[in-house]
Amino acid sequence: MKVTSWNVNSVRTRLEHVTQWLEANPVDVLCLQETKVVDKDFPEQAFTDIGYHAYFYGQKSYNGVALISKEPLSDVQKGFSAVIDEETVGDLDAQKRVISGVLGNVRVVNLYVPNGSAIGSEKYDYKLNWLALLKQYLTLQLEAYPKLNVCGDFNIALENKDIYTDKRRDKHIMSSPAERETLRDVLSIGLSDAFRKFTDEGGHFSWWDYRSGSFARNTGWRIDHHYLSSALYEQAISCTIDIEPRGLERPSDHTPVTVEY
DNA sequence: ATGGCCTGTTACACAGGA
Repeated sequence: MKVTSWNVNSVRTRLEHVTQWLEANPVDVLCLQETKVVDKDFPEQAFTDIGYHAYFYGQKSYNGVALISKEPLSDVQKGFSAVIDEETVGDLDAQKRVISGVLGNVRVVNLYVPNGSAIGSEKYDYKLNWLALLKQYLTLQLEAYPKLNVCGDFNIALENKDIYTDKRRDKHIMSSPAERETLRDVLSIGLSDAFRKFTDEGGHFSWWDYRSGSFARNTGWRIDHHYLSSALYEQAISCTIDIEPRGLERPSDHTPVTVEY
């Protein structure tokens, strides 16, 4: 089974890239982030035309997540409130960042973790609070499904080797100590980085800033991840980053990451 | 140090991204 995570930075703008990539790289589930479209305008037909099912949870202009699958998914859940009571969730479902579905005996959770803007900002606090709720959410998901694949754009690089430079890492959004500690606490429920099962060295990235010719200079970050429960981690046979779509004309700033188990 | 660039909106600059 192959599952891919890809922040496409607008599914409508990137539609040809995504469908052409899928036809060249068939996968069981493609998890999209930053679809940036309300559900009634999601380009579902483009995916059904090439033999895929589409499940989406979007909003106007910002955020939005979707699952694209070869076979129908079961028990598709949208938002934290699918498994956590409304009072605990509060306003953390207002932004559409969580969708999940089941294929076989595997639950795939697709996440678009808040960016956080700047250390100490309101959005930064929101990111940390969102991650704290995510821990509760994933704890419940793991109890129900021992085979859990949690993937998406985490907007966090856990190690300095996941970033092109190790300078001033503790002062930067996506690599500050509080973000890293909070994500590590989420993972402590029993999730491991599939990419690091196969690759130890640094210099592998999934996102390059549009500015300053970052892709050409390879000044990137690895912030898109597949975290697997132990039952699935043991089964994993590969985890790879496909940098090819980042070189296309008008690309997303992220590139697909695929795990196979 | 700063801003670089890209997307969607009802825009004719802005917010948000990372």
